[in-house]
Amino acid sequence: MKTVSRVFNHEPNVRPETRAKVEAAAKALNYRPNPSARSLAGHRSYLIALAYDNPPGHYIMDLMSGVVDACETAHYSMMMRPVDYDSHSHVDVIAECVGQYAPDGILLVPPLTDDAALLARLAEAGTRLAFVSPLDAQARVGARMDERAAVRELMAHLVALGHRRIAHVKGRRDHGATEWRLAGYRDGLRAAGLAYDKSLVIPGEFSFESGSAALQALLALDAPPTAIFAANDDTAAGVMHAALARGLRVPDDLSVCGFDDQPMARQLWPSLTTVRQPVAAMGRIATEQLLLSIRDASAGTMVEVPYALSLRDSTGPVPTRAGRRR
Amino acid sequence: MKTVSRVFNHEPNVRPETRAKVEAAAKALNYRPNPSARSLAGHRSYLIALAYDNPPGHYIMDLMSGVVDACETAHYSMMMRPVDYDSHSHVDVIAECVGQYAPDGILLVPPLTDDAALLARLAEAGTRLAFVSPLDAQARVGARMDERAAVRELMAHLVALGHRRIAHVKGRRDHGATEWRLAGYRDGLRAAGLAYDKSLVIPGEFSFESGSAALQALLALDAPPTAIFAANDDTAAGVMHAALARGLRVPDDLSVCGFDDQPMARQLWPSLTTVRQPVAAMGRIATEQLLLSIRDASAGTMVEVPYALSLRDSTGPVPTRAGRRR
DNA sequence: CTGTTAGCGCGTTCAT
DNA sequence: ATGAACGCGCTAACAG
Repeated sequence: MKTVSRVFNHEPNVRPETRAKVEAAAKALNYRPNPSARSLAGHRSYLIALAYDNPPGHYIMDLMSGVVDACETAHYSMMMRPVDYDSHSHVDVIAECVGQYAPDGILLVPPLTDDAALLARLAEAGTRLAFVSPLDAQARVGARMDERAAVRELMAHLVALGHRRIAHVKGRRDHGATEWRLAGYRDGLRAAGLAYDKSLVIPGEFSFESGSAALQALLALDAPPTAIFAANDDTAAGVMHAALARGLRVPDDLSVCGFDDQPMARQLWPSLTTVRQPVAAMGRIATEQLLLSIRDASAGTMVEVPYALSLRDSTGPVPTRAGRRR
Repeated sequence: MKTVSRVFNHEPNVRPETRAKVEAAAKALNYRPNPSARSLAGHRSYLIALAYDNPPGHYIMDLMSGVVDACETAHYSMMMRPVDYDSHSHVDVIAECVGQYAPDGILLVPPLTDDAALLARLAEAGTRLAFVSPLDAQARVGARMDERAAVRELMAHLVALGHRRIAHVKGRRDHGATEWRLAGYRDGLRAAGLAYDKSLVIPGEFSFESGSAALQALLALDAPPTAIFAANDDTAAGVMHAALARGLRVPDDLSVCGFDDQPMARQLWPSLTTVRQPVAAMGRIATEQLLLSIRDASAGTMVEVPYALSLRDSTGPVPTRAGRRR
């Protein structure tokens, strides 16, 4: 009997005893459905692609482990599709991937989530999409976090420590994260009754190097900041490294904080105050929603995950003039 | 005509003009072979699995990017198979993966490379294997590096700086890396005419935490070391963090070095002296060799890749007694 | 609720 | 050197 197909696909309309009989036989024969045959006959690939831009470092590792988790329980497999966003080849690369492997869904990570050309190309291919932290509020399937509110809280922490001159090193252009974190920074200033001083806002790249460079620029100011909120942990690491190299003490002379809470944040010295983003959970959740929307195009939602502040040793009370060294 | 098959498989015995005709037609029709159908009819999956134990952090990211590279040019796809080595479920998990997806090959990463039970199970399944940094010198296909020689050189660097009491924080049990790095450490001592003092050799786990713990133990010694070689960068980060937290200056009071040259190594303060291991290249090369051995069981070799020392700021001259603080 | 029938798109014979 | 027929293991659509 080929009712086995129904059993393995968890379809309804199978008498429990029949189902049990099939399952027993399957176990006895050590039967395992052949993925290729399933795909071929079912016009589905049981494959989802994780498309991302190279740089992000540990972020992708964490995200991936969540995606793998979700795929596994759904008997899907995952393929990695790294692309170079800056080379502008990424649209073709991803389209090629779709053409060749026909994944049932694609999980997009910033900044790919908001690339109009890419989205247009993918829309015409008809592949289901899910988004991690998309800038576009329209994105219907995926996972996000209220980064703006998180930064607002982080800023309140700095203000409570007495800081009044707080700088911000921004993230890369075209990332939603860059906008939200900047917005949270401005919210934080406003809530504390502080003016927005654009000389305290330095462009950045989400990179260690841009953090170091930003610190040099900030120290050259007539009135340097006493605290710096860097747009992510890598940038914060660059800021701290440069500060320590110039003989400043953190947090005695300068407070520094980041965003992401990568493992590195605990390991820096001093350990970094940052915002914990549950990246693995976001990968898992976004994938689950993607799988739902694959089964039923109208299913799947954008799930908001909670953040948490990780207050560590890189932030402290504002230095008094007397206590300042060098 | 179904000679197209021959063309797409790069088989011989096709007249050049026929081949050209087929290729032209394929391009015109935007024809792309269907991977599922290929797999089903050809009894191959065109899939290779990357099996690894969770902890390794950035290492797997780098390795993966090399593996993806190699797979892509060979029109293979890669699947990630993370396992929990300590839970002892890993053999079943990997066997399950083989049963379900029948990958044409599996790339093993330490410590899976040397797990006898796993290798036995995989051997009976008949899947082709490739190894990254296997302990077993018999492993015939994959990529490795002369870690022992690398550490020997690193030790020579410390000795040249005047260090005589050099400690070592070991890696996890069952890792080839742990043995080689220890052997290199002993080689280095021997070359400098220094005695092996087992109180200076502390167990570790390749983790930040084990590095911190090791530092505490070493400082409790009557004659603490002036330099510490940690078995990897994570461990070294833990050592440095704990040292700085205790008020020691690196490298003025204590020199520290690691192994791997992960991106983090540049970003620590002070930046970390370490051994550069070309992980991405190893992933690519091991995959290439695996693919060769899939086509022809007798093909594929173990390729040795070169190392390089990254001498940075965490190592310096041995402190004079007078210069020592606290 | 369950069995039957026909392909899915390609590799693999075997003729030609 | 090339074409025709068959079948890989499964799902889909229907018939019972």
